[in-house]
Amino acid sequence: MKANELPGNVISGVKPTVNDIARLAGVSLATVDRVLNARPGVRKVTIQRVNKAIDELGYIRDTAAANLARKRFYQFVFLLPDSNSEFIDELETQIEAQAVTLANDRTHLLTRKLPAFDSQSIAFALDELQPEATSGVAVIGPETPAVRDAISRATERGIAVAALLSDLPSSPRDHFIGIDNTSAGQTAAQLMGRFIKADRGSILVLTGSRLARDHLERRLGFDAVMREHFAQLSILPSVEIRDDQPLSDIVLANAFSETTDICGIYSTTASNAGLLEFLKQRSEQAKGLVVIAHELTPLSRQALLTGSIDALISQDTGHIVRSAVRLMRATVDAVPHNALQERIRIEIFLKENLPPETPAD
Amino acid sequence: MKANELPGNVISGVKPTVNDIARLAGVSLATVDRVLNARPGVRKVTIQRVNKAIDELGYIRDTAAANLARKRFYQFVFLLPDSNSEFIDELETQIEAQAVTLANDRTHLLTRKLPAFDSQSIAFALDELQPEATSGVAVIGPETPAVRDAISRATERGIAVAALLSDLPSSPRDHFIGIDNTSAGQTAAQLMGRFIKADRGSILVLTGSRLARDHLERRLGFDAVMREHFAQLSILPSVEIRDDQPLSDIVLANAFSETTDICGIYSTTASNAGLLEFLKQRSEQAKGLVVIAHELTPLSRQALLTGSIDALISQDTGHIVRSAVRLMRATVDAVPHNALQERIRIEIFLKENLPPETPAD
DNA sequence: TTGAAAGCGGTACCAG
DNA sequence: CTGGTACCGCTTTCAA
Repeated sequence: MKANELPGNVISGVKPTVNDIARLAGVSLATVDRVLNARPGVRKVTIQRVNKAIDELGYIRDTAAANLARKRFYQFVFLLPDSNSEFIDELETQIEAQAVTLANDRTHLLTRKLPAFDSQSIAFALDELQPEATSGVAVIGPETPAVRDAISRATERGIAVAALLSDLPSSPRDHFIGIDNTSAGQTAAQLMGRFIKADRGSILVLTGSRLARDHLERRLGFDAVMREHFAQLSILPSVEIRDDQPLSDIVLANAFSETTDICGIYSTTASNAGLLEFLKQRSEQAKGLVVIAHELTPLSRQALLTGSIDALISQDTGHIVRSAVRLMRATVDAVPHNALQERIRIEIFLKENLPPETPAD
Repeated sequence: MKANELPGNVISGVKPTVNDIARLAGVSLATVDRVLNARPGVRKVTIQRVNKAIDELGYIRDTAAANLARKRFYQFVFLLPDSNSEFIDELETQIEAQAVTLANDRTHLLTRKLPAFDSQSIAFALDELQPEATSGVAVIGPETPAVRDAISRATERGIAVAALLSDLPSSPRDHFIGIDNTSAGQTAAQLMGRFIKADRGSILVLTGSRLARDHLERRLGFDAVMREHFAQLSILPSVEIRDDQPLSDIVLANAFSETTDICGIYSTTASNAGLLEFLKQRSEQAKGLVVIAHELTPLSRQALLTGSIDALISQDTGHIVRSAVRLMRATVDAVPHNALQERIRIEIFLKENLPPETPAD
């Protein structure tokens, strides 16, 4: 086939292949393969000869062809908390959306819901995973010893592990996908401090659960920056509102009657239904209040648009899923992977830079 | 090979293949292929029979195998303006970084620098592209008729086109990769208005070139929000500082002597060297000034850290490159591609949520 | 209008 | 320790 007979966008390659290596090194394909994959049973001299040919030719391995020959496909499981959280829903939607695209890329995504905050079930689910059926697992969960150990065992069985959102500090750092929650809290504080025009006042901080490490870190970051730069504002102790609306109403009402000069609310949790309901019903109190919350969800998007929320700190769920997949794939393929470049960004959303609502949102 | 003999993370697939289709439909591989790729020369009945088999089996095509058999590889060219802009540098760095990763994915990235704002050279470069050598092109540039026509011609020749950063409105909307600059300007305004504590004052707006559509759109968005929400602040006419430092000094000095109550600066351009130099030298004037600029670069990162800049509006160069590649690949493969999901986000950076400096940054 | 068969770039068995 | 060879899933001649 001559060049000018090629259809539009097809380009005939000239990249060196394993055959070229074999020919140049004067060995067989099988031997080249052994060297390429660091398999045993090749003499040092031969290895060197092959390697010489490899870099003389500037050989670059074709991952797709390799995977084809191996009949390898990637089966990735996402272990998600079974809380009725909008944010987790988003994540799940993203996983499903990307699953269809990745299907013709030999990559299968599966989600499994587990009782929230229950490290026993997480550990159990991890232990259940068969390396023959699962090449990688992405897990969200508390960093208890049980979970940590189960992760080690999974890794040992040859399953790639990605820790989502809540850092699991004892696991290798480069398995973490998510934002730095301390910085997220600092960011919230900076916005809070600058948005509040009043000379003094109190800030209410809401948390979902005192157990959640991410909430805690946000709070710490928030406090640090507020203390340093906005000392004229006083920060009230955290108020716990679990994903439980009636309760939040009472708790919030209490807070507002105890403290009369509340001028800002920072909600460290991703479940804002309770807060938003409260704000809607007490619109006079909400007036002039600076509200900063976490995660972009249908609810929080709406609140940002109507002005109930002034700013949102968020992390891109699509990006998280893509990163997790890239990370797990790289781990399975045993190719180097720049974890730094995967770092999820801490996004700030105002009404003005809200991304358009996508079907997947 | 029994299941329990499989090495760690290898999973033997069970997905239906073309062979299964052929068998079930009672035709040959070649015919299946013809139907799958909508090639001519197959009877209607046969087509139906094959299609029936296809969805009975729930067949999903293996793109990698297809590309392998086709010897197809993707050659993508990035046409970049040859301005000495830090932002373009970032973009180029990202392209290079991703080029190495994509190399074993049958995807080659190439950059070419063209005189900035010169639509003739862009058009010429586009016309030069051979479909046999180039499967896709990503172009940054002004949206002149010349460029627009060259893009049409390239598309017709079967080259996938992605329009980066500056929307080329006449080209199909779904070829655009970049942020909505009007919204970016609105975002800047919202931050500006909320960050400024003063009751009144003037805002200086800097632009790189009045020709740049993105700068213009930012300005428009900025004005709209300022007028609507922060009418107590007055916006001065745009001041043009081309990527030319000595000039900016004079221009800025002029502005400050003409208007004494400047309390904020919004720089719509990505070249901030001039502004930053000015601010450094006039630190007394810079005091209390709210400065908002565009794009995260080494220079602007530093300025944000030291406090010369208060907030940065930015777009993720890594994401832009990845999106462009995904878009071009999907176009070449003629698979549907959700452009909405590729929309680049308008990022806001404060000192607190600055992403860690990566090697590629 | 259809089918057989030879690859694409690798991998992995089995024999030597 | 090394080589021959049959695939992997799909595409593409070439012949019928």
